[in-house]
Amino acid sequence: MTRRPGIDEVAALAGVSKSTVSRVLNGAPHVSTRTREAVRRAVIQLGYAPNQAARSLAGHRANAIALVVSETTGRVLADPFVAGVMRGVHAELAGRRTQLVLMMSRPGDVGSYLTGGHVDGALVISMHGHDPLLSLLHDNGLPVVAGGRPLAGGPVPYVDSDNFTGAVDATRHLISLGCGRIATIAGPTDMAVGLDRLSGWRRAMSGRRTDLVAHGDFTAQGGASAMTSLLTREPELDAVFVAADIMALGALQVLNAHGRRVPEDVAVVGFDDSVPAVPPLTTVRQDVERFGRMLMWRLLAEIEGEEGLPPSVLLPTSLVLRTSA
Amino acid sequence: MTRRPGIDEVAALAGVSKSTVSRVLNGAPHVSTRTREAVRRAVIQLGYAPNQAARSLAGHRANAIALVVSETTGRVLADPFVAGVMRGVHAELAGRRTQLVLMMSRPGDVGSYLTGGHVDGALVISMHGHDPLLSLLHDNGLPVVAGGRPLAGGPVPYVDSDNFTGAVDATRHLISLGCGRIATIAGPTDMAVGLDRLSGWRRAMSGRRTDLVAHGDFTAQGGASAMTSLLTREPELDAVFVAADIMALGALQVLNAHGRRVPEDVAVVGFDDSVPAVPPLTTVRQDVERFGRMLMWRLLAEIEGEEGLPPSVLLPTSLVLRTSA
DNA sequence: CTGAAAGCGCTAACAT
DNA sequence: ATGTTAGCGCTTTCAG
Repeated sequence: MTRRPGIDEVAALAGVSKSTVSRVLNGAPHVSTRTREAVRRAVIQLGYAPNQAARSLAGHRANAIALVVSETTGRVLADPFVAGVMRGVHAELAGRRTQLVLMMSRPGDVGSYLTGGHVDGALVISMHGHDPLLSLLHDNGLPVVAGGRPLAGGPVPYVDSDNFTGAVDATRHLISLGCGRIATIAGPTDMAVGLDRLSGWRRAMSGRRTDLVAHGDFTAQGGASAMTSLLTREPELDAVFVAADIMALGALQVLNAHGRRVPEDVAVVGFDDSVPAVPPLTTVRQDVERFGRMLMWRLLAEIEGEEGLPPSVLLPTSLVLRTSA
Repeated sequence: MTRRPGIDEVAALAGVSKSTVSRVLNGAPHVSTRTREAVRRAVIQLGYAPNQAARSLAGHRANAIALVVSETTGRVLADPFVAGVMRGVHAELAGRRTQLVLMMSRPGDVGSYLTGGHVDGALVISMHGHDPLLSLLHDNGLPVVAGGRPLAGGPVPYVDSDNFTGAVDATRHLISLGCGRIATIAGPTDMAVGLDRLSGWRRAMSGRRTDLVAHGDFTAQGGASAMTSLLTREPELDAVFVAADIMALGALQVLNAHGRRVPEDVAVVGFDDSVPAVPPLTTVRQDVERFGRMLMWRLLAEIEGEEGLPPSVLLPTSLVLRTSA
């Protein structure tokens, strides 16, 4: 492999100074079309690719954006969500000379790196509880957007699915089916996504019996335990709104083991549209890829200092009717 | 936010030159304990964090490693695999000042970036077919390790699960159960993981009927189609080895729809241990996190120029007995 | 519209 | 064991 060409070689070949090459590369104005073309040709001919480290150093920009996924989240929250968001985030970045740096944070350790000027902004995905990372970053002036409403509130803009409305729709569907004893397997109480879906269920259930609530941790295992507990408390229940498909899988196993047929004996609605199941799940779909694109779009706008941006964005969900309810 | 301190400030505070600070930071030898301590204190007091761009530029090291996931793979291959591998990769990197840069490659576009000196090495996950990326990187002298055996062969070291043996074990289990008509839903023929699991099935089936093969694309949908085709060709089949749990989910749906009970009428064994199902799947487990750690370990060894490294590593799998077979 | 020159913050010889 | 001196390859004033 031959040494890679530097900007000087390009300049020489194009017969201009390296300043001009730099201008062309960065799309600066005030460059004649002739020179621009000459430089472009030279770049191609030499297969020149600028050195990012040098660019960052000289340009005071990192040309990198961090995607922070809390370590627990990586394990707990349905992986399809994170994977889909990543795809969207990436798609939105396409064409830019910006790297996506992935970080899995144990609480506390990534803060100094991020505020240390190594990235131009950060996307922080679905934090638990009152993680101080968001405010830390924000207070240090780093552009940040949260994926999922931060429980603690605060000034950080966020993108989220409309979990509340999705849950309302799901529950109303159960009601419209004529179900009388509708339970819910909710998510953890330290995540907004868990609380919002529970609130939606409560809203739709107003005027009805709302004590049939069990919490799971967004794992199949958790869904199974919750279902068992629900069945013990109310053997006659005839419907369950499960706040995540992955938990619904566990619930389905338990219902099956207890001889309940789905949907004949118990109707089940999930959330996420992330897993195939037997029977196929009626569920609330969220477009995770779009979620990711929106997230990145919002962050780029933030970084570029656009004015009048909405503090947050709520993405619509839709009910997908299948067999389970 | 106040301007972040540079190495000069640290040097001044510690009463030494910046070279010495650099030495301490990089763990170079020939530094007295006294100075080392003084520098450490100064670093902490100032909250100093070195500028990566400058380090890379001066040190001719990128301090970054790329994790390349082909775009199709991101969508098609069971996400739990990629997510788990990422966790492992990350865990192995913990403590190093090295960033993980995530890239989703459309065939062809990441090559120049990677060979352009922006990363010190690359991990390339589960390529389809004869993707030229691996050899491109390798030929350019970039340390590379493949996650999953590259179909095309070649000199690039790789880490993989022992898919062949896993499939043999799974199939032998089916045979030991007394099943007589054992089919398989294999993976795509353009991925080693698909071929290896199929070979394992064939090996275990030697002397038996081996025409009951249908291919799926590692999606539930694909598994469902394959199962349908199998059932049409041989309504009497009494066992299926499915080369991926996610496809098994689809197969289960179809078996269910056709009135076949699992495991009473048809025994099913999956691969990956990645999804909860009804009934719970007997499956071949691979430790994906370990896979990721091994991958990164191997790449770091490669980068550091260690001698006598094995060209490839095969990680063991284990059969997990549950209800489906 | 273009060129010259001065760094960006660090590492790595080379001295001492 | 530590300090001095050059750059690393760009971007960016500032001239022209």
